[in-house]
Amino acid sequence: MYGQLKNIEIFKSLSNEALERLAAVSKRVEHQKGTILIYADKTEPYFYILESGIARAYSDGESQQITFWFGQSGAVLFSFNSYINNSPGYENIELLENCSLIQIRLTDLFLLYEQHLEIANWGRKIAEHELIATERRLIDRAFKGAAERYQDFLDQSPELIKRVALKHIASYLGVTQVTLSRIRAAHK
Amino acid sequence: MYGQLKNIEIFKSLSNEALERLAAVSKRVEHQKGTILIYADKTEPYFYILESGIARAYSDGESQQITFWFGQSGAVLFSFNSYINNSPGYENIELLENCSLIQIRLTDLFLLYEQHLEIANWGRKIAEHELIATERRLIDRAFKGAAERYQDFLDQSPELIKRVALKHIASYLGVTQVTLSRIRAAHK
DNA sequence: GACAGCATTTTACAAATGTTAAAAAATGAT
DNA sequence: ATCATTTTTTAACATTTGTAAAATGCTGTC
Repeated sequence: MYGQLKNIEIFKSLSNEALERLAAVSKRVEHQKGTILIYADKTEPYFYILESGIARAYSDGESQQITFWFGQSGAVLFSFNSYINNSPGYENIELLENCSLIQIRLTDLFLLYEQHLEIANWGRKIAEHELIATERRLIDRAFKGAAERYQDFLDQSPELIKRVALKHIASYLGVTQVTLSRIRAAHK
Repeated sequence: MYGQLKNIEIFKSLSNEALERLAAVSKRVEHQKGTILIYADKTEPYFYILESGIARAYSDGESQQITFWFGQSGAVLFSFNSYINNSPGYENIELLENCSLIQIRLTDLFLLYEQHLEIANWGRKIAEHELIATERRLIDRAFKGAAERYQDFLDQSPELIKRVALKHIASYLGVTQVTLSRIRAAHK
């Protein structure tokens, strides 16, 4: 595993020694498009890093399904509530393409956090990185209209537009699919 | 300082030894109501923990000011971008009452993260805690109407309703003050 | 290539929220 | 207490977005 982790962006800041410790508890897994990797109502025992493919996190409402996260190659992928509170959460994670993932058991990861300073700080930075991205989105919702959020999405994630169904992008942007269609129509 | 930190919730999980290391770089400061503790366009060199009083974080837009965070006693208070990326951010933090705060210089805190396993994991948990709260809010925006978000706020932060201007709560909930007034009127 | 099953767009109408301005209520200072 | 200032509510109207349903477009399979 060591040689494989080395090439993944998120591991690049780590020393060889830390990387070896992580490699020892990592396993590569492959799953098909359409797989629900994580279920909202179960405590998920694994932490994943996406090597290839794309995924989305969503919550089920009464009538709709809301996508609130997309992950591409290099993304970390875990159930927030399982990871942080060791309890079931509110997110499902679905693979939108065939995916290759690095899988680490949470109990192994937590043990490393308690043993290894460098890995503990690596884990801290993962949480901080997700935090700032999430806060950024919350603020954008307040300051930017739906059309501008769509344009930003186009600029920042051109890959995703091609590969993800628009209905998922609509809910990610916080509008209905009808509104997104209107925005796209006005755009041309 | 050691004896003072001991009584603050966020420090309670720490060993005496870790607490002493933190106490050695902590300082208590007091500031008056109305003080802007953190400015959006400056890299903020300190990290704070609120001992008493309340504060809000807000961003300035062209015509409005959007409050996106409230902190009460026990809250950690820092500029996300300064803390995480060492660069100016988008948040101002204003004290809404006279406040007593624990102040720690970021350079001191980062040094402890690199030296002390327990403190590094403590920092990780701080980020994770903020992360899950922020994600929760983003999802609530999608699934709940403004009236329900107001009711949740009443239930979860009854203190804040009494002590914070409604215009700030309106923008925190993602509506205009007019809409919040309508919700409150319908409520009775 | 025709068909079935989805995804996307369009249309018409409804509901929610925003905008502006004025009135009422609350707050603070003298 | 009174006055000035600020906050909150109310009103009227405009705009945005949502809902439901039909029309169109796309994809994969036989």
